[in-house]
Amino acid sequence: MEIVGTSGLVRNVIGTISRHIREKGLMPGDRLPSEAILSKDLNVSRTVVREAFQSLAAMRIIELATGKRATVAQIDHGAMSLMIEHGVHTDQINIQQIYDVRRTIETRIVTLAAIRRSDAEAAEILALAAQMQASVEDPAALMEHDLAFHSALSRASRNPVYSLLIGAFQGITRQTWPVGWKSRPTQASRDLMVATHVDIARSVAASDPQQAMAGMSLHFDESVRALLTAGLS
Amino acid sequence: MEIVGTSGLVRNVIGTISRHIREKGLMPGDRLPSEAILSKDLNVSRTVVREAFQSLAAMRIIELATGKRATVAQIDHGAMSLMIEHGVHTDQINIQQIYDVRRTIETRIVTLAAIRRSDAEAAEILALAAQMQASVEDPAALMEHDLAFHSALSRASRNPVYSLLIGAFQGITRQTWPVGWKSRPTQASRDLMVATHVDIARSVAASDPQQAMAGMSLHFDESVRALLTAGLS
DNA sequence: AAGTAAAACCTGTCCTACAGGTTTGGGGAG
DNA sequence: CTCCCCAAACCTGTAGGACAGGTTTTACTT
Repeated sequence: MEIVGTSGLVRNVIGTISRHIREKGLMPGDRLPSEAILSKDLNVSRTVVREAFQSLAAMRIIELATGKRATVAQIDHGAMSLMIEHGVHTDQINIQQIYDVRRTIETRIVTLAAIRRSDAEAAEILALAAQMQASVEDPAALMEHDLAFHSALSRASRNPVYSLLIGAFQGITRQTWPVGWKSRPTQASRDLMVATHVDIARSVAASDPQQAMAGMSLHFDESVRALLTAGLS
Repeated sequence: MEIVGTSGLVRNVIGTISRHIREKGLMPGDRLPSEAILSKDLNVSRTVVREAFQSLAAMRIIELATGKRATVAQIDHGAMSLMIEHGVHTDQINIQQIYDVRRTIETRIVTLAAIRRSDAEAAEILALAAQMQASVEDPAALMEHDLAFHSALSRASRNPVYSLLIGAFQGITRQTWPVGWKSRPTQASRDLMVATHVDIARSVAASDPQQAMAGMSLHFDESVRALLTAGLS
């Protein structure tokens, strides 16, 4: 397994622990050896083991809690979100690029969701679109429902990698969403944005992948235009 | 710089340092305060600062080196690669799901690459396809050229997020590639696989996005079929 | 056999120490 | 006055000890 970014001993220990998880076939929730035991087995100080543990916890590969032993973690987009935000804040990634990626994967997501969604998921997606309509006057609430809408779609796609990626973009989206909203100043443009979401929800509920994808394309056409209008490079 | 609370110290310090980078507008290469200074300013021990630094380094948000101060890092797929591998090894993600995502983004990448590639990039991509042809008898070399080929395409797309994602899948691809190769036992099937790459390279070099995308679709149709044949769920 | 209290174990945080590696500033040579 | 080199100051990597809580296991009591 490839090792990331720390130096010397800590790097090695991170690798050893990762390998340990893989070779022992540990599953999420399973407990890892204690810091003291690892420190003894690997002939390094507890300091080094702790720094390795913290690194793995930062990547959400393990989970730490006081008094308890470290456990194998479930995948989580938290770390990815931070990484993307860092890329944007340091001008290595711009918002247009994020939107191109989102458009690409979300048109696929909505196609899969229309095919695979359960009835419960269809209901949830419809409900979230309705909530967006209801909160068109409250940008903060609208944004949260918007994010939840796209997140629910990704779950309905039944591919956790899509959920992971959508989650990873959520952090930076939350920071730029208001910009897009401000560039939709008229009631008509705002209603259109919400209506587009309702259309997508209906298409997914109707199990019509074609139309769902078309709706999502429209949504992104409109969003990207809004961002360009706002001058967001 | 503010003083942090009394619980979850490391988490808080990670947040504070991230915020510091953002608010000061630090760019890759810029130096962060020393551990001693941070420890003093935030009223925590150096231990805590170090664990926070290691966490940020694991996510490739900062870079550490002995004797030198920590610096802001360039985005890098190392951490993402580890996270994806972890998801696969713990049965939270399967290979088919990875391939669906790769297909989705790589068909977009190849379209952009055909439009945006520089002449140098076109030459590099053609060269890598040629190298694949030349090493059709040497699986290890072939795999590396294959990975480099897709990586070069992502760079030619001029969207660093695509490069990041392709890089993130590289680790797990490296581990499963041999499975796909074994399920192409005949000379004809192997030649076809390599020929597909050459076709894609030519289409990109010819600035023909349509055909490049078609070629990439074909490539993934064939790859997914190969994996299914091998029984990889 | 079940419940409970103590013991053993474990993590979070702080501190000190020291071996190297790096940056800086000052002094000397030209 | 400028440039180079070296020593001092600074910085990180690793080890080890200490102790306050939180958690799990053990063993005893009922």
